Amino acid sequence: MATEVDVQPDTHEEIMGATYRALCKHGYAHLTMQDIADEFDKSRSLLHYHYDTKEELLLAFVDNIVGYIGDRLAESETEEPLERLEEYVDRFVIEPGEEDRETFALALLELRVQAVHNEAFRERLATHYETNVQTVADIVADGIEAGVFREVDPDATGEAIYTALVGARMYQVTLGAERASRRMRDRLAEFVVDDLLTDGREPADYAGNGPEN
Amino acid sequence: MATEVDVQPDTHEEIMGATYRALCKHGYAHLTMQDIADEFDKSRSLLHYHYDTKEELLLAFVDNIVGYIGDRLAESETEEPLERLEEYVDRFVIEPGEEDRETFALALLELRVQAVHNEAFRERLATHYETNVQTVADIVADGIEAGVFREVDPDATGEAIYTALVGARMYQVTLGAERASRRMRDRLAEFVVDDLLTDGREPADYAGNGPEN
Amino acid sequence: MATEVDVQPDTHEEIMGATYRALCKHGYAHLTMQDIADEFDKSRSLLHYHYDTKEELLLAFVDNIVGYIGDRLAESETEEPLERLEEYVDRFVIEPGEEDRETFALALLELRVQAVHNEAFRERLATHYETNVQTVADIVADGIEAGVFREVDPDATGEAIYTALVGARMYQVTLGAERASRRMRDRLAEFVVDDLLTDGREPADYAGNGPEN
Amino acid sequence: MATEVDVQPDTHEEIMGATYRALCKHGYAHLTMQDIADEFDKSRSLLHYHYDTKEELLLAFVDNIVGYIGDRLAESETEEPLERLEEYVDRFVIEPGEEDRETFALALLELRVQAVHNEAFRERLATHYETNVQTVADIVADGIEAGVFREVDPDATGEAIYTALVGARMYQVTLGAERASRRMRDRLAEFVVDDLLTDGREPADYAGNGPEN
DNA sequence: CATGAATGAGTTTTCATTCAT
DNA sequence: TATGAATGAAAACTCATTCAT
Repeated sequence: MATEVDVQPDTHEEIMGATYRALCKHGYAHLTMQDIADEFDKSRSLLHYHYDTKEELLLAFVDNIVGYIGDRLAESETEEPLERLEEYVDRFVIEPGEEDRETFALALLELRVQAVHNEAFRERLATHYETNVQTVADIVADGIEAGVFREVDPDATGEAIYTALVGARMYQVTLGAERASRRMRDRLAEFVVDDLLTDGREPADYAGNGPEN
Repeated sequence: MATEVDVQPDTHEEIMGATYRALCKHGYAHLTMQDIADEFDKSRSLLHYHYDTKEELLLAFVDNIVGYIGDRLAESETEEPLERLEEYVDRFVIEPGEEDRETFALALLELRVQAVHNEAFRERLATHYETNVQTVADIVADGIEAGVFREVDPDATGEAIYTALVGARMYQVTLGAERASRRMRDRLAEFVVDDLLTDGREPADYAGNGPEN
Repeated sequence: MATEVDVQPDTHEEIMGATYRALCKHGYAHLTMQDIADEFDKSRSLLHYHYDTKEELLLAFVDNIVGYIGDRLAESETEEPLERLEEYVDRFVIEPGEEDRETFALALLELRVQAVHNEAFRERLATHYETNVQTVADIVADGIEAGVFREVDPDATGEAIYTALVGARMYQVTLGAERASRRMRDRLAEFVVDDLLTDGREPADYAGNGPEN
Repeated sequence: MATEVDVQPDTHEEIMGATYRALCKHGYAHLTMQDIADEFDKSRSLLHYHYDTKEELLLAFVDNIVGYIGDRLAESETEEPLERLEEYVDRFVIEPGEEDRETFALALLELRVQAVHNEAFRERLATHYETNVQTVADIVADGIEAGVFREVDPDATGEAIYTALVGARMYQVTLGAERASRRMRDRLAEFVVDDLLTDGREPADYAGNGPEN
């Protein structure tokens, strides 16, 4: 009966947090309502009071996590295309010791794989993917318009940058390929960013920290 | 009692095939022994006769799938670094309609995500990852040595090429991003291969079909 | 704490109405407090405020429904035994389209079956049964005394008439035996009423509508 | 997966027996799979091995009980219409102390009430009802043809006899109306059988015992 | 009075695994 | 090998009831 919108913000957030922790701890395949309840300070029944089924709860969780990232995507400290591109790419880097960010990336990855078998998940995550691609594409398009970047296909380039980053990060979080995300950042700088620059302008030195895409 | 080595080759292969089909159909998270038995022409009990536990069966399956790909990785029709690189990259492209290859890529992806929570999976898939990275790195190194490619870090470049391809393919198979793998191939040609070439030598026109990495 | 006598008449009636609708819609076996609350314009908690337990609420409902019928049983427009008997029998007939009356008969039937497993229900419904049997028995006794009916056992005859009617009605409401109650009315006229009449007096033509026994 | 036909006769019968005992003990409304398992010498899981759902098990039970009665309906020791009618009616009588037969009648009654809310039950029980009505109607028709009974509507008369008996028996088993079924037998003899007989032939003295309808 | 939140016991169902044959 | 039967633990989900407000 109760749907996510009826849930009190606090309780809703608490459940989302518990779900997040349980998902990271047990993995999607072995995640049970009990696991979530164990991370929650209320009873298991209450989860069913707020969400009729496990599926519904997890769907709310996908909405939550996708929304969380989306909110941070737009944030930027500069208008400069090159800087914005570097900032975007940099946010994907997960350094050793940043376990929370690695965990977050993993949760998202687990959901993405489930999306294959879950239409509702797929719909939401496809939007998330498109938003990311578009974000990079917009930066590239802006750069071209500003004469900073050479003329490339902004959409195709944006997609390549985004999926390459996700691919590297996947190896880092699933197989423990240490610093793979940072190495991809460097490779993008070497092969893509450098190539995009029409003149000899030097890429800035940077170190960022932002949303986990 | 019985361990995988005791399994008759034929039965073993049949079970591996059934596991593959069941995994693709139901997804790792919802995969049951019954699902596997349903794709097998024998009973569920027989699965337990051959493999003591579900975990053991799935582990044998990871070995099987990783071995299958490994066997094909070495195959190549040429010695030429540029051609070998193009051939490698090209093997990742999954065109619309190649459902079997998409399905295979998905199965591998599901296992990769499980690897986070399963040490034995992780070990085997990490080797698979390293083999792939090394394969590309070797091609790049050969190219540098042959003077065809400019001097780059072969390992870092190999890893970037491989993970970028996997990242693009992931979006194609999970979220239905049509032709994402082909677009990544083209972006790699545009940004990486082109950049690697020291002279104005033209990349060959190619269309390959190979192992699913 | 709160017992049925504390309940405000209006609220009590509203709850009884909601219980009735919920019972008819879901059946006793699947009836939940939530089902009743759904037919009520107030919350589920309020039901527990008025009735400590579900059992108590349903017991009040049995009282309510039995009392409702009892109130109507005495009503009659005539003193004439034959007419009163015909009127009584006629009130059991449920014609096609009289869904409300069919529904009511079903609710009563559901409660009667539960009575086997519930002493309190049984007590109340047994009284209801006895009242009905007595009502017919009185009519028959009056008829005998008035010389309109031949000498039969009033109690046994009253019980037979009543239970036969209920039996026929049961098939109509449970298995959809259309017009079974009317056919029973006609059979009672043919075999019983006609037989009771000492002389050749014709049974009146009638069509009634009254309480659901 | 498994359907009733696959179940080994013995196990099937054991489960049906356990279901019967549990149903009588707890009533349909409160019947749980655990209750059935408690009457079964095997585990609760086994019930689900044989019947996917509780609903399916109960449906098999309806089939079983209806089939059981049906098998006995045809049995008769005579060809004589009057005797067959008396025998049929007599089989409905449940004497004090015949608790098994009372229990059986109750089980059937419980299922009949559930039929309202369960299409599959309704279908099977409607057939059972029609078979019974037809059985009596055939006896009456035979009697008319043989000149033993006067000309009445065999179907309507058959239905009235059957539903009257069931109605009386319902009061006996639900409200403890002792000997109500026997009294109905006597009333049917007095009002119906006697009336049917064209000449002064005396109804035989009888006392039967047969299937519970 | 009235409600939404919360709970715990219980209910159906699932599923890996074992066992007798 | 091969299977159907059987089991126990755990899973999702239900629901009457209680409680704070």
